[in-house]
Amino acid sequence: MGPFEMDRAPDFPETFAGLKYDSVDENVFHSSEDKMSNMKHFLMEPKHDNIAVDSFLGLGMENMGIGSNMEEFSHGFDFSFLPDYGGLDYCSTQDVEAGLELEILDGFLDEVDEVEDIYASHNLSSIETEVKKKVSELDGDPYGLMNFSSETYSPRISGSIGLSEWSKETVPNAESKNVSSDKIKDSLDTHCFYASEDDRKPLSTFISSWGKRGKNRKKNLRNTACSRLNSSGRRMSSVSYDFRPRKGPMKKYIQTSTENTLSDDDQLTSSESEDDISVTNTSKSRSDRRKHQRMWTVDEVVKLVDGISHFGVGKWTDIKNLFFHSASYRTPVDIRDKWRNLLKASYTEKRNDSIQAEEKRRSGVYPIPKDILHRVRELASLHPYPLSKSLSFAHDSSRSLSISRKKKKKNEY
DNA sequence: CTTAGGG
DNA sequence: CCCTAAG
Repeated sequence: MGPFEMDRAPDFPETFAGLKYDSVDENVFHSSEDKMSNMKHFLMEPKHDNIAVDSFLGLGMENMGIGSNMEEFSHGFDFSFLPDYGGLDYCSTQDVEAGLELEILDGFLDEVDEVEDIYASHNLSSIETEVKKKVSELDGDPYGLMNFSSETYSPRISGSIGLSEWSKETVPNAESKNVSSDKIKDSLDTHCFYASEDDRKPLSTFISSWGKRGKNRKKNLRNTACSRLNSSGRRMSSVSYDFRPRKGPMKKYIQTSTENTLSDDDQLTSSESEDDISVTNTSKSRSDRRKHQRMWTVDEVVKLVDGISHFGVGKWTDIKNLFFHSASYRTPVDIRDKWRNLLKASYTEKRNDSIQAEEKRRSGVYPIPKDILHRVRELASLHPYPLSKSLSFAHDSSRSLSISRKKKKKNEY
């Protein structure tokens, strides 16, 4: 855990407690208690009012003397966590209380994987401003996500709601500010519950995530970076994971502290960097640059289906913005590709069951729930998709050979 | 930049 | 998931 002074981690609660928090509600900080539980309690406190949250989110930050203690504050965090997205996602999928919490939570969790986020956590001042920005962003959510609820996510709405009603719900309104305050608090609670579940994921993870959010959302598409890399040729293997555009702090950090980069790299980028490095060392021509493949969770598939049912096929940017707003790694193209695969899957499943079941058993990938596949098929018939041309023959048995070949090529991205 | 298609 | 072409 070298570079970030793990030994200092235990100091964190004291450090934080040492800050002036006069403006913060008293019962938020149970002054006694031990170490992290103190902090967790602060965030998990179910009864705390919005003042506490606002203070924490930076609205009261300037009163906390953060400026002078900033360095110590950030160093108190434990950066040794690994972006265990799968586990977290599992948790999030279990809690489908409301679509909002899911969305927000997703946002927090997704960007845990963003390496730059970790480095961002070194700069609390920027976080402070960014968090403020984030709060305002939430308040003024252009899509009214705070009020969003689809029939899939909201158990309260048992029946299917019409599109008109749905869009009405998503339209920003005057109450959105009030709602968002509560929602932020709720998401805080929810999120911190997960944080407490796994000690490897310290608060810095989420705090830094907040700081990053809303900065360069749509610009995060890798198109330009990829083409630039093509022209430039190759990259150093030591920074092989840096094929994606990074923020300033990242680059700077690599250059300055070389000795720490290695151990840090292992911790922060986990399988992603590991994969890239191993590949680069051997044959850099192979999958030189390939975004780390994230498995599509059933949750995401549901979101995709919802998005298509609401926007229609082809509006992938809209779908991305609304349903995958928090998932920075799902580009509109990714979403479209997934839909393509879903279509294929829906038809292939309809065609044959035994072969498919076997294949799934072998791949060990959880199958897409049948109801989802049904929805996919419905949408497919509803919205014509060019690919349906090549899928149409899925009904005849004459071209079964070609189909099986395609099935083999199919990857569950 | 966003989509559609093919790799 | 990547890459490219076309609008």
